[in-house]
Amino acid sequence: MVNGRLQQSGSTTRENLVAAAVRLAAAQGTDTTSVRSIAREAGVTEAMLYRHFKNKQDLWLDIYTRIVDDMIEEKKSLLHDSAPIRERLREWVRLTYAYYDDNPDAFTYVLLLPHSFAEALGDTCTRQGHLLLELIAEGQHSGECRPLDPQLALTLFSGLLLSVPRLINEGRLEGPATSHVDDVAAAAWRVLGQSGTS
Amino acid sequence: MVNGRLQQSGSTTRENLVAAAVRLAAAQGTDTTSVRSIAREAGVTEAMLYRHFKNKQDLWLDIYTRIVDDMIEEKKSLLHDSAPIRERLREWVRLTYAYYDDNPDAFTYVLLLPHSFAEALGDTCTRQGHLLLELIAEGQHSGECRPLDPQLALTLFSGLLLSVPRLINEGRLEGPATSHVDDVAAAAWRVLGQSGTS
Amino acid sequence: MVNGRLQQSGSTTRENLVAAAVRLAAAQGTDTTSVRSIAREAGVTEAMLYRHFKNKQDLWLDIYTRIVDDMIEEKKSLLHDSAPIRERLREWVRLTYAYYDDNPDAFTYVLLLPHSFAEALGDTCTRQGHLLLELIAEGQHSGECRPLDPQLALTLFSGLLLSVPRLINEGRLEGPATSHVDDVAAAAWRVLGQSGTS
Amino acid sequence: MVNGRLQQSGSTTRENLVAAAVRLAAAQGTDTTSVRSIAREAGVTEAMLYRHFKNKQDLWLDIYTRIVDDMIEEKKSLLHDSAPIRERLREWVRLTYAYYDDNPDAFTYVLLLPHSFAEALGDTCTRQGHLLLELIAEGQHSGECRPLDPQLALTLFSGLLLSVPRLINEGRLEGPATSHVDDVAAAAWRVLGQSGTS
DNA sequence: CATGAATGAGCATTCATTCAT
DNA sequence: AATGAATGAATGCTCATTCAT
Repeated sequence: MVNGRLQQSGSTTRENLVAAAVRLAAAQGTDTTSVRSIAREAGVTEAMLYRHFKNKQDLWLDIYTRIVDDMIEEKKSLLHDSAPIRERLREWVRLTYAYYDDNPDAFTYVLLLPHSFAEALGDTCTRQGHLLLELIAEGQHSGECRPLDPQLALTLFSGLLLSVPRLINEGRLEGPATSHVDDVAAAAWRVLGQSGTS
Repeated sequence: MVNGRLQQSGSTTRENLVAAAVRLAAAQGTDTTSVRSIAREAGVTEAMLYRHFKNKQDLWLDIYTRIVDDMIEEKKSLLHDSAPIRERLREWVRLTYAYYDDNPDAFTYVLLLPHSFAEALGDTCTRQGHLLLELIAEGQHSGECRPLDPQLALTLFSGLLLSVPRLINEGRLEGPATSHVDDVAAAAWRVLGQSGTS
Repeated sequence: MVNGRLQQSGSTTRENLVAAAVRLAAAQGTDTTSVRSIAREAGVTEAMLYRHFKNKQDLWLDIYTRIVDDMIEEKKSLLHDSAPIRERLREWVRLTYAYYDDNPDAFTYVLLLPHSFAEALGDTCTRQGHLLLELIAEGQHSGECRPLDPQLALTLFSGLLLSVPRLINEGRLEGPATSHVDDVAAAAWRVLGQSGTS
Repeated sequence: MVNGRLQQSGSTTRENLVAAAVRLAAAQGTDTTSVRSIAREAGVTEAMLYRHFKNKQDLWLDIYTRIVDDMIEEKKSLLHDSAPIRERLREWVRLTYAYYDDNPDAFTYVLLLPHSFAEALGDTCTRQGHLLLELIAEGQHSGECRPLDPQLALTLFSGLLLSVPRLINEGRLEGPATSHVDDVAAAAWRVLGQSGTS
């Protein structure tokens, strides 16, 4: 089951707050989203927000972490897998886009928006990158991937990967994102794969 | 000479304000940057900002437009050129990264950050994309480029192109950006170019 | 009991704000009275004013409406009464001046000062006039009043009626206003009443 | 010729400023009229206003005084005149309404609006009242007028007199004001005149 | 667990006024 | 005589956060 952790249980106050915050953050960014508006959107008092979260930043951090956990969950298994890298990268694209299609707001909040609280996040914001980096490194060791600077390879892959959701958000490309998996996976492989392996 | 329009002459109050605003916007986004802080950074009174700009949004719009004008200037000539598309795309990458290396703040402000005043921008924010779209279309007509959906091709190219400055900003890749021109241009060509044309 | 609604019970924050606002408005007008000064006069924070009123104009409108309600309350009964018009007009004068003597600030704010938010008031600002107009019309129908243009009759009566509080405010006539009821009522009747009815 | 002093000469800068200020003051009051808007309306710079007037208040005072001078001019002759008081009061009404019809803004500014700078005006603001007071006193001595408290008589007369322009300004009575001279003069005489003298 | 009142600092913007040129 | 740049204080209003109940 996809995105289990986020679509949790009943509508506890906390869940309502998280859902409201993600919705608003995706729409207008975290900085422009006031505590007041989150509480109102969640249908609770502002004071309740402070019972569940230490402060505004704590709310954003908590949400961020939970979404990243959720996103990474299914991708972990791609790391030590017998399938060829090429297929595993394709699967990475597919899982990513599936998540976007299911939770566009959460995806946007975590992966497409800048975070003013970046340094407070620690390595949470690089966890997905790390995983991907290992995957690419594995491909380079096995000779399946072109021997690029790993950081650069990661960057290029991410650039390709995120460009589709970004454009869908801007209304300039039609969704669902999963309908573009093949194109993006192919492009990514041309960039990362050994030349000749079409 | 590059970026003439932005690095203007004397330090008039207006120039100071623009410089300060770009610096702060690149560092923390426009929404979190207060009029107060811009004025302080520019060494002038808040009221002076309002002599030169109608209001805060007008300031951001004005700056945005000027930077886009400046960025596009040199790229226009790439459109109707006899050189092969592949080389012209490479030149696009080079010019883009050169601009970034010269004006990282302006570049970041315009191309890497989301804009809450997007709709007020009108087509200003798509001008560069339009140019690039035409370039790619030209390549597809001539058979040099792979026949992808043009919007998708544009998206992928932009994704690759911007991922490098993004990572440099995050401190995860070493600059200058121009040192990555070859790698990015090559990757882009593998994605956009006809297969077989290494 | 007179003016019950305005001289309410305990000194809640809202009551303090209303009282302070009326005091200041009567003294210097609404436009020159800042939100800051109202809050200070009421002994609360500015932000509290915004918990109780949507904005500055809403404060003035709310107060205005409440005062008009309060003023009109006792005058309604004068409309369908068996007493001769002449006595009822006299009673109108008496009630008006009694209100002024009890709440000079509220009276001044509502009846003697111009309101920059007049159009937002709608018909609230003509309610008292309407009542009076009906009273005069009744007198004209019964033949007790001289057949003047009703609007003009209303105007003249109001002019006479308000001139006394106006002058007391300017310190050029001694109060209490009620001590002038007889004179003003007599004058008004000479203007409105059938000639011959001394 | 009426209102000679105000409709002066050519359009010197000073005249433009005065005209602009009166127009704006009549429309929105002095407090809400900014120096900036006066200058703009007059087509000059703000600094020019400060060359011609010491400060904002000085501007208002100067204008006020000039208008009052202008208004009083023709009324002076009514004081020591052989005509019966009743006719002279009627003429006072006529002159007043003629002034209003010619210079509604100036009239409104001086006679219908409250002035935050009242105490700085000194006796300027009572000059017209003084004149009128003498006229009434004359009528009382000659036995033509009813022996009311002179201040009260003045007040009632002013109340009647100003109520018409006030209502015209509010759009609730049709102008020109001079068309109401007879009605108002008659009403005033009923209030002030000896009973029996219809 | 939940509310609504309360706070103080900050926001974008405009004010009356001055000064160098 | 006239301009346009400059200022510092004030404006109406919103913020994140706390606290008594």
